Amino acid sequence: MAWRPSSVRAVDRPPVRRADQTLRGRHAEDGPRRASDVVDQVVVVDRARAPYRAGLLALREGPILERVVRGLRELPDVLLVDATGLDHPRRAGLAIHLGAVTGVPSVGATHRPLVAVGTLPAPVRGATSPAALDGRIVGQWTCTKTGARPVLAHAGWRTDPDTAAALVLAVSTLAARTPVPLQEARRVAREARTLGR
DNA sequence: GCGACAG
DNA sequence: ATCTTGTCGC
Repeated sequence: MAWRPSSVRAVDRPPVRRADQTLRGRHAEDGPRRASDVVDQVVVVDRARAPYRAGLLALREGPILERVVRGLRELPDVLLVDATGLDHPRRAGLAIHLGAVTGVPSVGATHRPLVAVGTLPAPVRGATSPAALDGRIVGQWTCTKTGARPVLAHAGWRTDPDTAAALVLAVSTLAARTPVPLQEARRVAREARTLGR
């Protein structure tokens, strides 16, 4: 899904018919635009080529996600990925791969680190604390909702830990811990899977 | 050898 | 991710 600091949209959800399809939401007509509204949407239906293995997530989901990004009418300013960035054995998490391949800056957001280490900040919305790897800060634990466990915002392609934390916080609401774009992407993907059965 | 190990 | 279990709030 493509999100911009200012745009609006009601999203259409085309029916899924068979595997290996690229589906997209209809683009919105002009109208009042507000922050965090969906301006475009793409769903790629296909089967994963590789099994899940920690450290090799890009091998499993990278190719499909790349097709999703390339399916957008125009490239977004930044990609928010449910994956790590520099927090990886080879400093090459899926968020780094997707950004590098598409040329779009990226930020990662996960429940826990892959190899980085850091102490959790207080559970107060906006609070952050660094997660490091080899003495280098690769992400920021970020509390998006008071009382909830912080989310790890990862530096991705051409972004740094602070930018990652700022983005994750900016696209989160007082009501949910998970950043809105990821909630929405999951909802749409889950619906596509259901309709496909 | 066994558990860990983004999703 | 998905599943199961436990806890909290409406």
